[in-house]
Amino acid sequence: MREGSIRTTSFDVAALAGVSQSAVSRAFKPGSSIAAETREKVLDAARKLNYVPNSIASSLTTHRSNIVAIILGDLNNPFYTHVLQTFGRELQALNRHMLVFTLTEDMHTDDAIMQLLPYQVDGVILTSAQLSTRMVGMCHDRGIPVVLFNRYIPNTGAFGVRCDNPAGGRQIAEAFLAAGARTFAMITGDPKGTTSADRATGFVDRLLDAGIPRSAINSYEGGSSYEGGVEAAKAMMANDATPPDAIFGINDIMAMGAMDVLRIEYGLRVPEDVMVAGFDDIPEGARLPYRLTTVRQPINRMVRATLDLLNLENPDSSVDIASDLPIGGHLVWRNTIPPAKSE
Amino acid sequence: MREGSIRTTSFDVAALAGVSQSAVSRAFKPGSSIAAETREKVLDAARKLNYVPNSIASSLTTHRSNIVAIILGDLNNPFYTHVLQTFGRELQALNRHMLVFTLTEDMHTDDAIMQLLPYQVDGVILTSAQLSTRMVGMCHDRGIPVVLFNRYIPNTGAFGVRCDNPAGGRQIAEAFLAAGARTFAMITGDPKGTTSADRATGFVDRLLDAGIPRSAINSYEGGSSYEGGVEAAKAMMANDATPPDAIFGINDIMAMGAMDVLRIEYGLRVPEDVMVAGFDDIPEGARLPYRLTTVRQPINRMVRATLDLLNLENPDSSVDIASDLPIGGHLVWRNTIPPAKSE
DNA sequence: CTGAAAGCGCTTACAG
DNA sequence: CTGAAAGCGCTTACAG
Repeated sequence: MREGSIRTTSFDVAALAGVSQSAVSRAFKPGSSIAAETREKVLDAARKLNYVPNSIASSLTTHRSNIVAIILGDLNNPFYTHVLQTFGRELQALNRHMLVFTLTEDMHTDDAIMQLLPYQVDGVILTSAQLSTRMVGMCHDRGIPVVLFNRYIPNTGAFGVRCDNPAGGRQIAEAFLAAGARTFAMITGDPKGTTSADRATGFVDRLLDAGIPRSAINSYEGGSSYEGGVEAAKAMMANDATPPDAIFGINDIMAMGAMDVLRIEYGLRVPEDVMVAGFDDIPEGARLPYRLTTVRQPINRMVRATLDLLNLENPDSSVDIASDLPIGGHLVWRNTIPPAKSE
Repeated sequence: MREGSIRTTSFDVAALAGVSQSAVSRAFKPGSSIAAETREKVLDAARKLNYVPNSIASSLTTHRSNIVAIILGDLNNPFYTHVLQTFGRELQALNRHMLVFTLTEDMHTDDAIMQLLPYQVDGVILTSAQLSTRMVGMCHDRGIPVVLFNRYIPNTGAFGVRCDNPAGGRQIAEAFLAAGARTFAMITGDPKGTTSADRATGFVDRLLDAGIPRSAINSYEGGSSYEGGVEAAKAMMANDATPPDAIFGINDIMAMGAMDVLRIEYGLRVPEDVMVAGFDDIPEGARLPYRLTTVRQPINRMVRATLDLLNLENPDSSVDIASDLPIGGHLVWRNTIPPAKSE
């Protein structure tokens, strides 16, 4: 049985401090016109009463909640755990808070948006695909900016922050070619998203440019998870007993899954028997058993670009469109591609 | 430049539907006394206007936000990613939302609580330690239940949901003993929390009971992370060139870090040269390279117990204290401890 | 700089 | 079942 807690309001504080309720409100708002002395009196009284302003009430008048919604599609990929952590830190610094939605089988992006609309959030960050134009409209009508993270959806009118995925794919292709690879496999991620497709396109285009025949490039779906990477590698080996020279995991976690099966179940050595590369540069891929060569996604810059586009501080001003441009990633050389062959 | 979005309120819907504003409010509240026909009219009008009730406004009157705060101490341990995912799913089912705080260097639990107090959350879930009694008081005064997850703090008056950690530690000790181990190392986690200490205590007690001398049990701090596990294993090897018979990682992620160094840098085989066990049963520990023997934390049951103690549905009723009892975990046999020796 | 008062968008007794 | 009205706890012109 919880006792009926008596709520302390700004009126109680005003009474104790001997000022008006307006003064209490002003005391808690930085930059408002109030005498330093009055503010002190109020703050003292508030301290004595353990008073904390009710942001629900203030949101109602200001139409700002200081809450940003973040919709997470896939926590099975540690990349997004790092993303969440980074957003948490940066939002913290801006004095904003995160309302987090983790998508499940029966809840899609649109449902999540419908659920967050009532909360009058100041913005929404989307790390999952499949957003409908209608939902972008719902947000837009309410003045809620939405920005996609690590993806974009053409013609939705929502910003899409991402790194230069095609360029990254090309860099991996070049590294493989330089190391002498001539046959290839790709393990692809979410077929509905732009990210996997863009990386694959860059990769394949560069290979074709180098004169590699299309028939020397196979592709397997890995569903963006470790387990998917495992299954894709098995499918690949079932398909053809001799592995390709090089495997491009469209993200690190799938590359890691593939490496594990290839080494443990098929006794293959990386990179001696088969080269591997990933994409993202998650810390997990840098660990001892993997030392994965990959393309680093500039998470910090991507997060900051996202926040810029959300334009939290000054919602009525226009936004710097340049933040919507792809950000360059760069190749991180580790041990899963041998150094270039000088022939 | 975002256009000044015109807010649609219940009054607009009422006007269109030709009913009172109260009727609109009732139409959206399940179980309220309203004619089915009236509700339909309202819902139709709402649909036409893309109206969604403003929960900020309703929270102000009802004093319920339907938001639960969850404070995450350590996303470097994947266990907590899984915990977050589980809470997300269960809270979803209860139509509640999560305000997530990720703790950083310069933000501690108490700061996070101070930040969430203004939001009138319906409850707070804490997966980090170091909560002050004063903060529990602040929450209590406001009628906000707080429950600790995977830890407890004696005498704070906050519930602490956890699995039976001492029993888990004992089970690991028994498995090691049965497999013939006679010298031991522990890699411990957060020294300020109860969880690591409880597991260690159960482990050591069981060993001592079996006549193992205290001098045969060494302990290394691993800071609850993969990297910490790596460092602890290195420290162990530096300390004594011959490894112990068995290593107990107080959690899986540290055990995984230790396994990786031991095998890759020291060429040791697991379990032939050194046995290893963890605690938590994170999916990552079940992967091919590890196949880690561990104690499963019953996350689903722990999450449900937490939600029970939060008592979201009926905040004025009393809570089932039994949910505060430790929940049994069980040993998951995999490949890092050989089967019992029959001598 | 300060206070009285209207208003933010709902919910919920109250009366009918 | 329905509507008019007070109230939730703030913010912010407005007047002084």
